[in-house]
Amino acid sequence: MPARQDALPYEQLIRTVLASTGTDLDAQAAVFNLDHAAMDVIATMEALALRPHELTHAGFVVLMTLWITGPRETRELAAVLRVTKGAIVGSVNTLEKRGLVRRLRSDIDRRLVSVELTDTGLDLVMRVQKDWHALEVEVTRGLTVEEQRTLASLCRKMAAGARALRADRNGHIEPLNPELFLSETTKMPNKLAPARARR
Amino acid sequence: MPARQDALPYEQLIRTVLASTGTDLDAQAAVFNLDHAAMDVIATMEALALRPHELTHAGFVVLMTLWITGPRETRELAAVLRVTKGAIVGSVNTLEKRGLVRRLRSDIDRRLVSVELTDTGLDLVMRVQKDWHALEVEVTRGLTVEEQRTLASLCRKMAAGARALRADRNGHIEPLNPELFLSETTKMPNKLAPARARR
DNA sequence: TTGACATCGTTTCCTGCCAAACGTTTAATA
DNA sequence: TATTAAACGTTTGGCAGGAAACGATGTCAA
Repeated sequence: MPARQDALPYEQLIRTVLASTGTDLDAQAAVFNLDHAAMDVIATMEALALRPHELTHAGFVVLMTLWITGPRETRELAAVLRVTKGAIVGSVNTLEKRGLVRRLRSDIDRRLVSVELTDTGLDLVMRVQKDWHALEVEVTRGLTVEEQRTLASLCRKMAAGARALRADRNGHIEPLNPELFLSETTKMPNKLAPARARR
Repeated sequence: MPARQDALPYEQLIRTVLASTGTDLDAQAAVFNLDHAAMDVIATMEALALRPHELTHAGFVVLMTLWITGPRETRELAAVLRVTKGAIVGSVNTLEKRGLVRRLRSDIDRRLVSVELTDTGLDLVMRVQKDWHALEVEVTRGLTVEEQRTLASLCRKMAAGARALRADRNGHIEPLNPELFLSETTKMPNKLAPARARR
């Protein structure tokens, strides 16, 4: 597999400069290209698939998550999408004004707000996903199926490396495991993380 | 190479839902994981390596570009970093207030503003790059060198796919090829894109 | 039962980014 | 030479995200 032959001039220049600083060029190239490729791909797909529907990427991923997993609470959306609760509130506000999602205050625990798709929202997200997926296919056209699977697998390893790094440096467990919620079919407020004796 | 065995529960749920909609799950997984991995990696590295230096990722990439390529004009920075000129102005303003970069109005073409590192900026970016690179090594620790090279190569293919898609849909050439500038050692204002007969 | 504490969603402030519009400067045309 | 078009950097307005603080609600131990 060719490694450096396909590097663009900018990247080659980086390699030249950093080579004299004791840099691990393979690690550097992995992170650099991962970042740049994601920027390029997402920005392009957002412009071509989402803008015609007057949706931002932030709004789209919220709608997609609600479609895939069903109604979710604010904290769950924040954990799954890896942003803060405040960001979710902003996105949900925008989507709610357009009538795409609906807020539901829990009767069991009145602190909780559940967000769910409206019929309009479900209709929209299914149509937008078709456009989005058409671009997913086009943008990966240069890769064989085997390469696509390899890329996905290596990206998962990188993400796992980042998670391990956070856990290591922060010295504590992730505040909320985003994967935890998604196996739950029904809500169990305040039972997901039973309180323990403190102090 | 395992492809789907390492997918996390959230992704597996996506696959289940989308399988009934005629989705190319390999293309979907490639884009999905590329996006999520980049978010995870960059956010983690930014928090651990940049925040201690009171730098944002946006500011850091500007400093890095100026270090690697030498002084650059606003339009060049925008093209290389794939953001708008306005975004560059904002980042440069912030960096200028801290005395890390300096603006230079061209005498040849007074529309042009060149941005260059100050001594303080050069000193900072070299120190920050060490911290940044240490995390690049750590975050890629889970991959063999061969896997790192494969990942970089596949990411380049994805980025190329995105560029081809933009060129295809927009029906026109990229307004400014970011790679063009980097082989230029000296500035040639207004000679890069000679005007043509109009109307 | 009550008081201390935890957690929820929300709000506010700040920063970064994009898109559009603007004034200035340069280049091309008549 | 005068006019017109194009390209430059900047400004403005709006959206999205992070961090911190808030009130409301739930939990636990004394």
